[in-house]
Amino acid sequence: MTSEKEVTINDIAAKLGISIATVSRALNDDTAVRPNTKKKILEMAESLNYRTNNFAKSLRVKQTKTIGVIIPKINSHFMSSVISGIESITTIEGYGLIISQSAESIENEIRNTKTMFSNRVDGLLVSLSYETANIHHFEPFRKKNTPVIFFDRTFETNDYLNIQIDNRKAAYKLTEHLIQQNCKRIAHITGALKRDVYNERLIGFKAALKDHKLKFHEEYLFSNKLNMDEGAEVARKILRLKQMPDAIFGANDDCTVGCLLELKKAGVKIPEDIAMAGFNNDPITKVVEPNLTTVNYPGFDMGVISARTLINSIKEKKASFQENSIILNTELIIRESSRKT
Amino acid sequence: MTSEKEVTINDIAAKLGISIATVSRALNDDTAVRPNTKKKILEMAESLNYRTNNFAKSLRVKQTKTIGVIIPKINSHFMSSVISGIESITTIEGYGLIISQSAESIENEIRNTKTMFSNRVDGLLVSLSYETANIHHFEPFRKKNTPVIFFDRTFETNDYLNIQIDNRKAAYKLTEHLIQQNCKRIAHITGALKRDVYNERLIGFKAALKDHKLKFHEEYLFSNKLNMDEGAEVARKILRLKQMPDAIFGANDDCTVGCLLELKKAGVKIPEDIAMAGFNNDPITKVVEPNLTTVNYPGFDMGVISARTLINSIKEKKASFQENSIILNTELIIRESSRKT
DNA sequence: TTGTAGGCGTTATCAA
DNA sequence: TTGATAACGCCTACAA
Repeated sequence: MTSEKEVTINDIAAKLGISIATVSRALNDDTAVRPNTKKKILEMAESLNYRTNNFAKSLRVKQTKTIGVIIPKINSHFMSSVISGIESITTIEGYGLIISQSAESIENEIRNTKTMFSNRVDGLLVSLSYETANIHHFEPFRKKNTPVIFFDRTFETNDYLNIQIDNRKAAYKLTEHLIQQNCKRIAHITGALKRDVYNERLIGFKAALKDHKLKFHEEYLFSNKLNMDEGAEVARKILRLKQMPDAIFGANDDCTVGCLLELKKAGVKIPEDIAMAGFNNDPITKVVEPNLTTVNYPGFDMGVISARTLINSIKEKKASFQENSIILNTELIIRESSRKT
Repeated sequence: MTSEKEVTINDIAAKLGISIATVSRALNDDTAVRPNTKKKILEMAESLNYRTNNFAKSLRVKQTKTIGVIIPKINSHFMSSVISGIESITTIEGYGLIISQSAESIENEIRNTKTMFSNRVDGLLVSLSYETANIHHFEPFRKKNTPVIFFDRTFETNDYLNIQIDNRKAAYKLTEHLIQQNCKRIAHITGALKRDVYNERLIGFKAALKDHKLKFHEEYLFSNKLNMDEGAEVARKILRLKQMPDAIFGANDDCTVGCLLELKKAGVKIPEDIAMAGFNNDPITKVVEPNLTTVNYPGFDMGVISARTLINSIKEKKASFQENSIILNTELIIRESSRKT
């Protein structure tokens, strides 16, 4: 079986006995074409089932109408919400989306970056991997004046735009809430400190302790991949401590829930013995018992804003932004896991 | 700031004083070019920071090296696992991915289909929306000999390949398990029956009842969007029944968990009063108390297999498949929510 | 083993 | 308002 012959503007022009130039203009809604002619052309295109060839077009206009997205992994609630938000905008604006996962590895991230570069995406949306320690691999984009935006997992830089939440403030408020519940020995589970998100949360956490004259205990700080299993592992470590903390603030919900379940299994009462709080407001927080106190992180909105900002930048043909970073609002959500009073 | 001049094979050819044909061949690893020449060309390309222009290439070879994916919504655990699986293969094989969401609407699905068509994807991976009642909108692909594969939410057809699980069997086994727990009045929560997945589960459910001489009660069948809120709604309906069921089998985990939590809130004991079971094996099933009995649905594997099969078909340049459908294995996972004995 | 040249489908410049 | 034509960057007969 052979495929159907592809219909081009040449076919339309031939059938109508006019030039391809006019056809092209009509198809692009150029004003300089008589309404009557345009109508005929559009009808013919329709009846011939014509589809514009984006490659020929891209070749000419040097725009690909696609946006690249590089993220650590797609299958977390937060990340898939972001993607969903991004997609909701790109679809409307007529942009395609090329998505790739770094799986938290710098090599993958670099490889993905190269692929995006060869594919000549019009812009790039990136959430950095755990391992990423510098951002040299985005230089080619900057040199070509292609806008790059970091979201969530950002990087301290003046060359690209960062879209994030105020992690420090959110962590501060959350910690303060725990302190107000009379907790004195608060543990923290964190992720890769190379990443601002986690580092800032740690800073906010420490600041709240200090401001309330509480000591930061090194043995109450745990660092891991922030998944459920490692959360359970932290629980086992905590159970072995001579003195257990009376509160735990985990840098994401998955890990915190994993920890919570394991503690419960060992007979620890939440929140009476240990108050707990996570971060993200994943659906899981409303399923676990007790429901988990957390910070609402607006993933979908972040996707929407990232995509919209990037597309604006593409349209204005400049890779630089007025702002250096955009901060989204978060909200502390207090649930039973931390309510002692 | 203006962007750097783009380097092409012409530049390489000029610098080396050879023809672009040779350069092109070297870049494509053609055997008919002297090793020495090839080496020089590759080095020059490297030092010039050359990137092949995929649009010029696509224009010539009529392959885009991109795969389209149309799904209802990305932000469910199952779907993001599938995407993750797809991406893991496409990246290796050098294909880009264009993802779009139908949001369960047929208009969106059709619009997305058209976009994919204009973008001339080399192949299409589709999970149908709730509303989709026919698949005429994929005809253009078939006519152009572009392979289309339906996964999960499939459609009874001979024209395209279906990749799915044996929903009927899985539902049958699950129902049988509930019956073995001595449940006599089993309710079922289902989704859009236009979709094979849900219809087949219902059929399997009914078959198990019949084979065990249990009656199917119309008032024990609930149909909704299968999210948590609607699950809670079902719970409220059930609480109002003169005689409550003694087991509930929900067609997905989200909805079943929503229902379970609401029943618990009303004082219903799970599994003593009502045994419960879901479908998918989302992480949430291991968080809810009691842990939810479910069917393991291998989303990542399904993504991997779908992508691999599609790419093979693309490589063989034929849109037809030997097989009409591929069935993946599932596994019944029994947890406390249904263990009465 | 290498080179010449035509063409893929568009857009854009210039002229009519 | 329309038309002729030259790119855009690449691949691939065909010729050398």
